[in-house]
Amino acid sequence: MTVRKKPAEKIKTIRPSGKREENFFALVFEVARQIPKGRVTSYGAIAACLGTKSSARMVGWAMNGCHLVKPKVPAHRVVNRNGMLTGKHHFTPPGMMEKLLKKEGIKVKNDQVIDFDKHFWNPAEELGL
DNA sequence: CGCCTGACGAAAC
DNA sequence: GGTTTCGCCAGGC
Repeated sequence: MTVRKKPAEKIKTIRPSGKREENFFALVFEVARQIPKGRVTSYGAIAACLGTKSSARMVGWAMNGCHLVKPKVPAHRVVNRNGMLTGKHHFTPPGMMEKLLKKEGIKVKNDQVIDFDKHFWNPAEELGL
């Protein structure tokens, strides 16, 4: 997919004065929760949606507290740009990530999502940004 | 206060 | 076209 829009303007509404408050985490979790079942997205996509596309690492790093958040965050639906389950080692059982994905209809082979582009869920697009 | 690390991504080789 | 390096930004030590 291609970068068609620049959510920077919308982000400005969410992030007044470009302040990097911990709200960034909340936003990441918020977007991650919006991922529909049977769909997957990438850290970079979420980052781009938030406006910090250059900091995809921050998104992934933010997921470190995904299990600490009250509403469950489907972190298993978030993979890297390559469609690889790089964060599976961070799950309670390492293999639970692909297990959940498979249960939702996502085919996973060797820690990699099959037809990643087909199951890809663009936050910026689906959220109306 | 400075250096290292990290669930990524894109450019360079 | 696969592998390696650099860049990003925030947190931990």
